[in-house]
Amino acid sequence: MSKKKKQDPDAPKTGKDLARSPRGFPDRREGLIHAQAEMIDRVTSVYRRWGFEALDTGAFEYADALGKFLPDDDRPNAGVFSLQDDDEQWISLRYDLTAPLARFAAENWQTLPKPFRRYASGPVWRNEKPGPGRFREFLQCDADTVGAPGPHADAEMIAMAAEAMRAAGAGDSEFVVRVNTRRLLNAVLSGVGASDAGTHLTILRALDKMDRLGESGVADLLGKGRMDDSGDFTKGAGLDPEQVKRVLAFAQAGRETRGETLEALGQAVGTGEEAQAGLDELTAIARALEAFGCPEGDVAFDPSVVRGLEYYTGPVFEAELLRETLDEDGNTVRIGSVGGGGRYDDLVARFTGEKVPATGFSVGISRLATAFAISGNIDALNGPVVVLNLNREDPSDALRVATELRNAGIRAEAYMGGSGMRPQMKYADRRGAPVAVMVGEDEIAKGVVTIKDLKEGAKQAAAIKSNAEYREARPGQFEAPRSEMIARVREIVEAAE
RNA sequence: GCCGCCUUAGCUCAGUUGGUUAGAGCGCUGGUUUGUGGAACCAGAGGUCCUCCGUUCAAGCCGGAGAGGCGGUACCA
Repeated sequence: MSKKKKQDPDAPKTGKDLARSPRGFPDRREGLIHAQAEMIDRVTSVYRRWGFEALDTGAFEYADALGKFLPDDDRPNAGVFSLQDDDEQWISLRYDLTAPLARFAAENWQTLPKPFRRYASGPVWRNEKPGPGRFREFLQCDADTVGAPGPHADAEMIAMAAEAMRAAGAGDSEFVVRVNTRRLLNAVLSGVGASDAGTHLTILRALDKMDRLGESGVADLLGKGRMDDSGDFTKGAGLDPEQVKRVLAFAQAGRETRGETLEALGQAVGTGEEAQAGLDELTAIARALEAFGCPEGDVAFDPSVVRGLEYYTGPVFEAELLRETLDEDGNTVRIGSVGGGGRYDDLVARFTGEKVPATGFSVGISRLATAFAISGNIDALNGPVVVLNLNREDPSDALRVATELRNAGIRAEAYMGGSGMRPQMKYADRRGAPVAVMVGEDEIAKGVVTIKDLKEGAKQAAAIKSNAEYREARPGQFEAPRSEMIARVREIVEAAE
């Protein structure tokens, strides 16, 4: 057979293609996949227990259904991934699960039970610069209630968010759900006499950075502006020192307990109509959280929480992982917010014209899983039992043994490579196999199998000093009659789990 | 998007004033032993020195442009 190269005019002219994935689209392997699936499972079971029903929508939506991005200019892919369908209409990959829900609710409003309560999980896509724990394709797990106007519906989301965080694996004082309301933020904005929308945005964005930049950084952003470490300058809101002080006093009104924070906020925010509405809203949420039995430590009122700027209309909340995460070099990695939500009363109205109050919460599964992976909280999984193939002319014995194990419900494979015994043991080791099973001529003649407990073997090997001795010792290894193989292997596999 | 730093083997890095065939350690693959995972011994594979253009008799090294990576910042519906 002669190797004939196909002439492909589109192929690169020289050598190999680069084996690489686009940034922000990481490969996910066994450990992470399993951890994420488990996390989704736990979070959705919380949502189900609170009475939410499942809904899946497709990856693509019409671009205009997703909101303000109408990709009619030169950059149709700013923020979202968009492409033109056969019929020339622009479609976009969903960037969250809320906008598709709003579309679905509007489309099916007549027939839905109202309020409509659904959960959803799946990948979403954002065309942004990735960072640690930040991807261009990532998993979210949401719950929303559409058609519920009262603050107790928001409180339900908040309490459920805390429960979801716990279910996902965050323990006591390893996370906090921070809660605020847009009404108080609006009250502060009008309190300092900021009138134009641009200044509003700048002030809100500055507040949002409270936890990261601290008081002085935020003060700079509220005033003249701030110079960052790289020498880049961010223009400030241009407030005078007195106004800056007022805004900061509000932003720092957070206290130990929700009750104390409410009091401090009452002082900081003044007596306007909007301020009172905001305080009433938080007070109602506090009362409902009480009724839900939500632990004081899980949920805090924090006036510096802002969240995204467009569609939230009332309470906003954010789940933050407090546990310190260190990367392999020992540097602190800032994962930040791992979930968020709020009230969005105008989102469905975009389709129906009718105002439909809605509130929801989203857990960032990818981010949470990244945080857990970085801090070493994802356990290595056990691999399959590996049956070594010791007879290269005829692998039948190995195949038969593997089949026997599988039929007994044990995850097992026969070695399929072409290498000798040593590489086969290395393979079993690398697969994380709890057990290697050997059936060679000797064993067949004696009617036995040799079983090696790889975890036990590794343990014993640690005490062995010389290579020769190691080879002699065959740690963790024993013979068993063929008839007892399944029982003995199962014993070890179960102990390893 | 803006600012800064970086780019030689899978990884961590050497590479002299520009001068034969670009190296090491670790890792990987295998063999020694068609029967043993590590830290023994032996061997092997693996490089468009990020790319292109320029300077030069000669470029991993010098100049320019671009790409990619990392960090910060902005944005995050």
